[in-house]
Amino acid sequence: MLPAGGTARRTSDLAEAVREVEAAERPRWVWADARETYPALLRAGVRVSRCHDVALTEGLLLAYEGRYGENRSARAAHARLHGLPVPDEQPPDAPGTLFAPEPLAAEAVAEVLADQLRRIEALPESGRFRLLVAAESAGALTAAEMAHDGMPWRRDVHDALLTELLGPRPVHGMRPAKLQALADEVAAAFGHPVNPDSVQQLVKAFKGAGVALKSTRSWELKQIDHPAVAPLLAYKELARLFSFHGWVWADQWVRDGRFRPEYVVGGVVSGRWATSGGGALQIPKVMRRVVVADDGWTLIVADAAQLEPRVLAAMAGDMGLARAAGEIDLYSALAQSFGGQRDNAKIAMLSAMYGGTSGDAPKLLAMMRQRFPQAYQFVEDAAKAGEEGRLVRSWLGRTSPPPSSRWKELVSGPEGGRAARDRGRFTRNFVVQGTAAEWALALLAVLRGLLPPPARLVFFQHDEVMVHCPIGQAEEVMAAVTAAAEEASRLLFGRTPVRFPMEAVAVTCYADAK
DNA sequence: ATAAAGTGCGCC
DNA sequence: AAAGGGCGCACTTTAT
Repeated sequence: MLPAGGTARRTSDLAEAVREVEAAERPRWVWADARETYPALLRAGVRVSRCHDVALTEGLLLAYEGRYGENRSARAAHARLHGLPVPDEQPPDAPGTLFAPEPLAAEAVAEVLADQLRRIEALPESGRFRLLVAAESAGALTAAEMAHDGMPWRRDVHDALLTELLGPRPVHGMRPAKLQALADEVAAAFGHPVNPDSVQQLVKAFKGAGVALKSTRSWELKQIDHPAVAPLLAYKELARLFSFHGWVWADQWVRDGRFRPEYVVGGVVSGRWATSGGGALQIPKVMRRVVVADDGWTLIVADAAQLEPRVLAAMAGDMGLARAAGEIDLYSALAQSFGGQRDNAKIAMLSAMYGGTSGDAPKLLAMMRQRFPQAYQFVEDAAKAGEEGRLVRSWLGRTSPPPSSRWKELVSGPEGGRAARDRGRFTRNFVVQGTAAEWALALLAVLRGLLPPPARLVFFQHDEVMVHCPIGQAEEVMAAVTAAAEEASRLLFGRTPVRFPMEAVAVTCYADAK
């Protein structure tokens, strides 16, 4: 670990040394991997403002170079630099210290850093890529801090909610009373025992009752007239709550009134974050009432409205769409271009960004092509690149994986058209989702820097942020959110008519945010 | 017995 | 009505 441009240090009390250097110089710390370095510093009460994460940067560079998925650790990068055998990927928390490798020497990290900076400078859009690297690295800091601080989570409220919906906590291995009652109802409706968790048994039972099903997806069940359907749908909903976010989950993930998920920065190919535990990005909305600010504190909740179509408007330089994206409700502004229907405008935009073809999509896409030719062409080009096996990049340069050898085989076979279209839909969406993720990352980085202590970022979900702060800081934090959104827009797109509205609200409970 | 695949559904 | 992008996770079923 070393400050960029500084000299290497060795110290027995790393945390104390970092604290001193941070206070005196505020350097951009160069870390082989923030996931390995930062949590321990946080536990020691040390925070830093900036870093360059070598591993995340290596991942971005490798992808840009068409080598997505290769080992991106600093150790692997160093080995490649010297033509040495590249080590296997180490799991982030590889158990067993017996064979744990020595940390990479500071000199080696510095070598990799210098190489990365050279590779970045050589890129055609090096300025954008530098921004991407800075934002991704700031994300690594934020993710570690959010895991450390945790989101307020009231176990008593959680328990009350579960008890209300499911019945009291059952003994291990049993279904809660209300869940069991629903399972019994399903069985009674069929006249024989059926495991409602078994697709196979359900399809068979419905077949016996004269109902042919292709699947047991709830939308398909809803179209069926059979007494088992209602209790089954209720069962599915509650069973998910019980197993995903029930008491066992809380035992594992909630401590000291805080939910501490493990975020994986850049864990999604598009640059979105993933989680490696705790399911923080899939918390059911009904659970939001469990997230309550501490006494005397408040939650500032903000999400970017219609982020993806705005990003498309800005990227494509489509002035017509950009004008609509200058309004708070983009879809309403677009409605008149789509026969006066807001819903039609929304379907048109989503179909363009996702590659939708069903229902009214073809008709609405034709209208979009006519009204917003540049935006239309932008996503069409991305889709075409994907179908032809080429790489696509987000605005700042995050790059899609190259086609697999399996895909290349498929494409030249009888089902080739299908495989090509599938990849086209992926790359079409990649450029939009990836750039939206970059905007959100930039917002997060700026906001993190603007927050007055002791305000803390406690949640981030694609285009939504939550800050936990003393009530007295609410106004300042809400202003910081607005400022951060403006700065993120300026950093990515410079001067653009496109607005990126990010309205923050102060609430005691997350459930009251919308 | 354990691992991998398939299914379904929560979030954006 | 229900299909178009990205995930993670629990459950069952199938493969090893």
